[in-house]
This record gives sequence, C-alpha cells and structure tokens, in this order.
Amino acid sequence: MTTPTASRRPITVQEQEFAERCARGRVVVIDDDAEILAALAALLDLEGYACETYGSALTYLQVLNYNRPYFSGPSCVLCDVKMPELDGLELQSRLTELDDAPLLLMSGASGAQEAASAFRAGALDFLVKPIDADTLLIAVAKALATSTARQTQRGRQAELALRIATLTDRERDIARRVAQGQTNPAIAEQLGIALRTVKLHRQRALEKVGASGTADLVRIADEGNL
Amino acid sequence: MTTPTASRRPITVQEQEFAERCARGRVVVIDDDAEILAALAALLDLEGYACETYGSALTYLQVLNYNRPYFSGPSCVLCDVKMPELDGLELQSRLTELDDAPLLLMSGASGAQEAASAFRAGALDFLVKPIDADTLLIAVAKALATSTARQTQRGRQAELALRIATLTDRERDIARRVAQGQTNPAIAEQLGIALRTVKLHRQRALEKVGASGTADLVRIADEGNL
DNA sequence: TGCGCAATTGCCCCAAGGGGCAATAATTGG
DNA sequence: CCAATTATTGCCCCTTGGGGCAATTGCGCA
Repeated sequence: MTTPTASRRPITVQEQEFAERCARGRVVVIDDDAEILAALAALLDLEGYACETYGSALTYLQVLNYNRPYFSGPSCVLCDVKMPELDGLELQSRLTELDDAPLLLMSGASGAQEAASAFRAGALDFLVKPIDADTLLIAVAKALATSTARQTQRGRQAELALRIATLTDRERDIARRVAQGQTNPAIAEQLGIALRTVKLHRQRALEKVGASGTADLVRIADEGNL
Repeated sequence: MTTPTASRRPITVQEQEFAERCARGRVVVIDDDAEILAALAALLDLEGYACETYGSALTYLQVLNYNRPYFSGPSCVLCDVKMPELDGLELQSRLTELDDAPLLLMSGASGAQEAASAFRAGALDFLVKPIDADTLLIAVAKALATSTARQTQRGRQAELALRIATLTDRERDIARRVAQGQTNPAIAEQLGIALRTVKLHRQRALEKVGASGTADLVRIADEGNL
C-alpha cells in the first residue's frame, strides 16, 4: 500500500456536487447524433444526474472494459437503437455480462416490431423520438430504481458467497445439512463421525458465515445458494 | 355432499382429448375480427392447446366473472389492442384482479408507442399483424410457462397462508419470534409468560403449519409472510 | 523435516428444545 | 348457564445444542 505522495487538499465544490450527482444516479447516453446527445445530457444534468455521453455503443463498451471497477451508485444506459456497428439488442446482451445497468432504448419513429424486439431482449423501456421530457425522466427514474434494486440483490448475494467461500468443505457440508433441518446426532451418524466433531464444524460454520443462530443460517443458506 | 344420481359412464375419447389439451394449456383469444379469430383458433387447436374465442374483451370479462372457479392449468390471453369498448391496457388491469393469466397483445401495423405502452402496462409480449405462426407459438409457449410459474408461486403462497390462518394469535406471534431466531426463554421473558407456555404454543404452531422443525418454520415464515 | 491448518474425538457441563401429565383461568358461542 | 376453545403454569424427564480443554492425525508447503 503506497500512499500518494501529494494531494491531501480539501474537497472542492465541484467534487462535492459531482459526488451528489453520482449518488442520485448515473445515466450513460449513447446516440450518434451529437445534437440529440447534447440535448439529452443537458436535460439529465439539469435534473441532477451524473451524465456520460458516447457517440457509439462500441465506444462505451470499450470504456467499460477498461474501467471495470464500475460505478457504485445506481446507473442506467439510454441508447439509440439504430446504430451503425452495434445495435441496441447486441448492446443489451453485452451489457448484461459486464454491468447490470438497466437499458433504455430509443428510436425515431419506428414500428411496433422494433419496440417489441427491444422488450423481448430485456430492455426496460422503449422511447420514441422526439422524446417527451417527462416521459424520459420517468423512465430514467424507474431504470435507476431498478438498478438500485439489482445492486442491492447482487451485493447481498456476493457478500454471502464470500462468507460461504471461507467455509471448509466439511463445514459447508454440515452447514447445508443443518439448514435442511437435520439434527447433530443425525448428521454425525450419516457422515460416520463423532457427535462432537459435528458440533465443532457447525459452530465454526455459524461464526464464519456470521449467522447469529440456526434461523439465520437457514436464510443465509437459502439466499446464498449454500 | 349430494352425489349425482346418474352418469357414471366411461370417459369418452372427446373428453380425454379435451383434458389433454387443457393440461397443455388454454389460450383465450379475443379479437373483433371473426376471420382472424377463426384463423388463430385453428392454429392453436392444431398445436394442441385448448382454445376459447371471444369477439370482445367485455364478453370475456363477463364470462370470467361468472366462471370464477377458474381454469386449473396454465392459460394466457391473446388479445387485440384496438377494441371498441375496452382496450388491451384496460383489460390488463382487470385481468390482474380476476385471473393471473399473462396477456399477449396484438395489433395491426401500429407504432412503437403503442407497443411500448403495452409492455409498460405489463403485457408479456406484443405481436404485430399479420402474425407469423412461429412467432405466435413461441409467444404463447412463453406465456403459458409464465402462467405455470405464477400458479405454482400463488399456489404455495395460498397453501401457506391457509395453514398460517389456523394459528391462534398467540401461536402466530410466538412462531414469528421463533422464526426470527429468538429462544424460548427469551420469548417467555418478553411476553411475560412462563417458559412452559411458550414451548406449548411453539409446538402447536409447528404442527399446525406442518413444519417438520425449526428450519422448516423459518422458510414457511419467510415465504408465507408470517 | 517442522509448521500450520483441517479434521477428529473424548469428557464434562450447562442451557435450550421437546413433550407427558394435570390443573387453573378466561373467553365465547349455544 | 354449559361446553368448547385458548391461554397459562408447574413438575419432571430426556434429547439437543453450545462450548471449554486437551490430544491425535493427516497433509501440503517452506
């Protein structure tokens, strides 16, 4: 751990505001039309969101690949469907792998088929240009809410997975059986080991996963795919 | 219980086939165009689904109101959006109350806006006329799968709710606390009652909800909103 | 080859869970 | 007012769960 030699200056007003925007939500806007891009960004900025703009989906994906330690707050992607290299649907699938940001697709005067495809592909909403400001903001708000929900969910999953990973095979096995409702003596018999041993592993497992009791363990086992 | 005096005849071939179709899935088709209605019904029949047709959404809703003990197998509704009295979106909301059948909306050459609205309103898919047979069948299959999933979920919920309903207030209260991981002595102290009493209620609660042990109770409590 | 970790086990002790038996209140629908 | 239901409690007994202490094995890794 090398501490940066310089810079322990006070936090600037700009940084303060930026932080607040990030907490409110980040919106990634992708459109090959610079004007639209600017207009959308302006609107979103005005609403207090942190806004990033890209001229093509590819550009964004590249940035995503480098910048892996992704954004910690809620975020969503607002993207035009008819892109040259990579269309919205393609982006959706790639996005699912890299980030779990909800996708809002938009398009100028397109048919119902396109919209339906977008939804089938997992887009959260489909906005038709010219986009009404209110409609956009509602959609964005919903997308960010979805993002928050996903992150919460994933966060819990990940946390539990981490804890469970610290268990030894034996401990995991016994924890599973306990969560299934088996008693210590029963487990001991099934595994052909001493009761005392089962107790030991059970105890260790409980403290390793941070369960305060058996009830807790059951929930952790269920939620954490033990 | 009055047993029907007559009819204990063998099951006919027609009934046999009908039963099979029902098990495969029921599709309710609603469209004001009789030709389309017939065509869709023919296709669905051919695929082995049990198919009902209605000329308007209102008609179907009326039938639904009378025929409350609804269909037991998977089912979905395939409905045209531009109806005179009741449009697809309206139907969606009413449908949610009465039945939990997934809704597939269809429309002739409409815009992306309509499709987007349909999805926002909770439609499972949006099909554009003329409808491709494969597309239709895929959508129907997906809808029926969704229906099955919902029914399974609701079924379990309902079953647990029934069991929980048999608990007395005291038993429910204590069951809740047990599910939270509190020990009998702790509960006894908090409620200001004797340990023996807590044990008794706990025991009763366990057998009433059909839990084989504490682990089971925790799951039942979580899934059944105890 | 010695150390650290994981798995095991025996002994002992105490707290908590599960239940049988019997009895007392309190509430409530007939 | 009687009977059924629900709530309570005391006593006693046995099984489980939770842990301290100490000792023994194997097994990779430095």
